[in-house]
Amino acid sequence: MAYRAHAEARLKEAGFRITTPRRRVIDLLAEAVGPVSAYEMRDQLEARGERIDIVSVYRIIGCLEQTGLVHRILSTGKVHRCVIEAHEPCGLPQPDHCHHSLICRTCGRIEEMHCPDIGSLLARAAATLGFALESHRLELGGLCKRCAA
Amino acid sequence: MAYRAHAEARLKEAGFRITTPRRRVIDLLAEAVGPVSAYEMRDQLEARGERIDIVSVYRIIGCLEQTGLVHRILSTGKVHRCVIEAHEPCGLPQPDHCHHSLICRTCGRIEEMHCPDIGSLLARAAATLGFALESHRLELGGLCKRCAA
DNA sequence: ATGCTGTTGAAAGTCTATTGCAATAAAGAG
DNA sequence: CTCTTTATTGCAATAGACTTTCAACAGCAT
Ligand SMILES: [Mn+2]
Ligand SMILES: [Mn+2]
Ligand SMILES: [Zn+2]
Ligand SMILES: [Zn+2]
Repeated sequence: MAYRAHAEARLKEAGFRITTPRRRVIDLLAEAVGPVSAYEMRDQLEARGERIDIVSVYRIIGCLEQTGLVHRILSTGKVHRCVIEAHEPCGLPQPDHCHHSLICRTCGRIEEMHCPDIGSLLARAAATLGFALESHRLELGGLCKRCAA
Repeated sequence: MAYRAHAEARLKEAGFRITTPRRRVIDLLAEAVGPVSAYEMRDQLEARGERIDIVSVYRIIGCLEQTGLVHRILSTGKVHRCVIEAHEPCGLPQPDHCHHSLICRTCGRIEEMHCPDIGSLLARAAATLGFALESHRLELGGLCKRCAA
């Protein structure tokens, strides 16, 4: 697993220990197709026979988020449910993180959109109100390629 | 109150009754400087001596949201807390609702940004992935005018 | 191998939001 | 204006997501 090595290196740098539960969560996120909630992570791990407590999942999520290895997005629907997703750097100028999620209203699938232009456009728009932009979170609703057909 | 008249008219159109609790919530939102959470609404109303149950607040929020009179945004911080805000139409082409919130990381104040260009830009960006955009939610973090000085 | 200290798991506790149901009151009819 | 219908409210109980506390455990540096 290339991602696991990468993640472990960054965790070490940040002073975190490499533990079995952390490795399990990391592996799970690396294999996952889309964002996963804390409880989904626990259930999927337990289904594999890898015991983990929900509390630990939350703490590990926090640690991975601190380290910049994952970030959270809001899941489908208006319900306030937190999901997680493996992070791949976006290459924007300064905003520390960029979160561009396309959420299909039919199939519920979530895909990340790569769109560097938006960062600077938003920064300019915010600047006209005297607001110094540092981060942005963007969630788009609509129909995905498959469901639109 | 101009806003109350407007709100009552739209509620009637939608087949809702005009009740005392609804009037109270509407007035509160009209006077509020920024977004307010359900519990904040209840507490502020009770502080005025206007008794209301938290369940009713939630239901009224839902009804106002249906009618298009208010919309919800994610409050300060990563904590999943739901706040509400009076809605002013954004004039974008099609996306049913546009939510552009600037959240100051220091003072916590939230202001809405009016930025029609972003709607079409996002629609084009999403289209390159075959995604048909219908709605967007945008939350910007940084420093507001006063805190940046 | 040993010890220090970060980390885990289990239980209990918060906080937000929802559901069921009886009592209440808004709106239309007469 | 009074009656009748039915949406709406309030209360209590419940659900769901996440946190706190603390004892037991396990990395990892020496
Ligand atoms: Mn990202
Ligand atoms: Mn809006
Ligand atoms: Zn789809
Ligand atoms: Zn500020």
